[in-house]
Amino acid sequence: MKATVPVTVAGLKTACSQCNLVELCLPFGMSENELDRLDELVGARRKIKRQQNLYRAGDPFEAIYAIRAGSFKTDVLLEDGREQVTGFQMTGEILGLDGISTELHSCNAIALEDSEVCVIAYAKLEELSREVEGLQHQFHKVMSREIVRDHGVMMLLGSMRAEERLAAFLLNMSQRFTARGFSAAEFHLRMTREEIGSYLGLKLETVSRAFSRFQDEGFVAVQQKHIRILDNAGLKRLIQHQPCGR
Amino acid sequence: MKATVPVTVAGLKTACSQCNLVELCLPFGMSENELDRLDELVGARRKIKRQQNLYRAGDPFEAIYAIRAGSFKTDVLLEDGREQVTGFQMTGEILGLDGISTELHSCNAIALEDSEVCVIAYAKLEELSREVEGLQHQFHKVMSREIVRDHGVMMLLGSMRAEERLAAFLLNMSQRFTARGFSAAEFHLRMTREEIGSYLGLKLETVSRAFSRFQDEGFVAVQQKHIRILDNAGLKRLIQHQPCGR
DNA sequence: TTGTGTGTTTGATGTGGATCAACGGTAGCC
DNA sequence: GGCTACCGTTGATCCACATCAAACACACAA
Repeated sequence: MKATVPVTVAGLKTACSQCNLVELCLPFGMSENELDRLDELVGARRKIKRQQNLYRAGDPFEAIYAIRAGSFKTDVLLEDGREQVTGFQMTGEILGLDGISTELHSCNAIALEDSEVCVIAYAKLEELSREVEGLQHQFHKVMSREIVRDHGVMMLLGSMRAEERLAAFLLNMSQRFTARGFSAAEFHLRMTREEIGSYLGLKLETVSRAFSRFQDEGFVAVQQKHIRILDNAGLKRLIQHQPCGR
Repeated sequence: MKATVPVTVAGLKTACSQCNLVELCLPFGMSENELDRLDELVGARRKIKRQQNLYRAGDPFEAIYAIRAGSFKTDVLLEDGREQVTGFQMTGEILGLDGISTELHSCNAIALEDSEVCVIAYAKLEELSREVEGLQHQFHKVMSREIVRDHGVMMLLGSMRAEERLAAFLLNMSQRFTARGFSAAEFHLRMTREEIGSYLGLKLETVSRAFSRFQDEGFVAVQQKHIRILDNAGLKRLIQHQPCGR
């Protein structure tokens, strides 16, 4: 079927209740009892090597995926080859929600590094969330959060200038690394300048120049993919009070 | 509380089962029996005058809304006043999904004309969708469809040129009017050039010029807000094979 | 009717970011 | 450990769209 690494039928029956990602993932806020029921839901794990697809646009939709390790990008391709990266996903985040509407995936999900996901059969998820109120509620929140995030990206793309977009991107990454217990000030980007550019509606040269400019201004120290934020407040200031572009 | 027209406690107990918008709205694809149960869900209708808010960013989230008549825009505001229109909604479409994630609305919903919505209490919706499988499934599809739509807008904003964006916008409007039984070729836009521009990440002058250019090329006949599409295929061609901008 | 305000069109000019090009760094791979 | 893609940086130039400006169309109210 697919040239990806086969499913690992995880022997561990305690998928979620023992996972250290609970407070970032679908089970967030659920009670002990509810959590136990969740374990029946997560059937298997799947490893995805760097650059491989978790799913492709057009694939039949059967499951959503919780990222257990690693990170991904999602993108949409136009017939003429243009790529729009629609998001970067980190541990605990959910992939595949786009597939529910037509029962076909509408975008590609590609691993940015060797990664692992928990496979959540969608039919089972609907079934269980009819019984487990906390699961239903959390699942709805996850979908809604994705919609709100998308609106933020529209704001970026439609109303912000190149440097504002990159500043917003860096602050967002920093905040998500923090939530995962990593340093807010120092992190490693897994995506290329081109992928950042595609996400932000910019060319890679523009991204690179903006990084250089931030470095000159003392906002960040950049060494390839390694980022150190030196002036968080300065970046925040950049986003507002700009004379604006379009 | 709010300076909007008060809730009309609709005497009609048959909200959805008799509504002619079923196949465009939340109840789509539900069985007769399921539909009857839906009627308990839609408690009231609310009229919103042109330019008034259905809800504002920051308002507590209690309900989602199905548009019964009229149309809306949703937007996000930056502190410095910049506006990003995140969508235009027509009859049968659902508003308010952004509020589920934080229990506060994250955008503004404003009527583009005098409109009416069905108020769907969210707590009741969750309750009922635990019992009515078809409702649960449809609701998830509606949310997922919104996510897919948002990805399409990102594609527009991030990867397409001004004229491609407007062409895609017009084709999208045409298709949605068709689904509502109106002419695919001739329709009336309820939003201003500035609102279209904000949605498409363009200035109103650029939108106006693109309209003029489309008219010169014979793709459409434009008279203010009244649009007649003369060459659907031509517009479609515009979207692909473009040398591209950014 | 005329006035007033809001929305639209069109022209002239400016500029942010794209494009083209060349070089430098680094990491994956034999 | 050295070769070779790929990735990132920087400079020069270009162009699509923004900005500024002015006139025009239409809606509504007095």
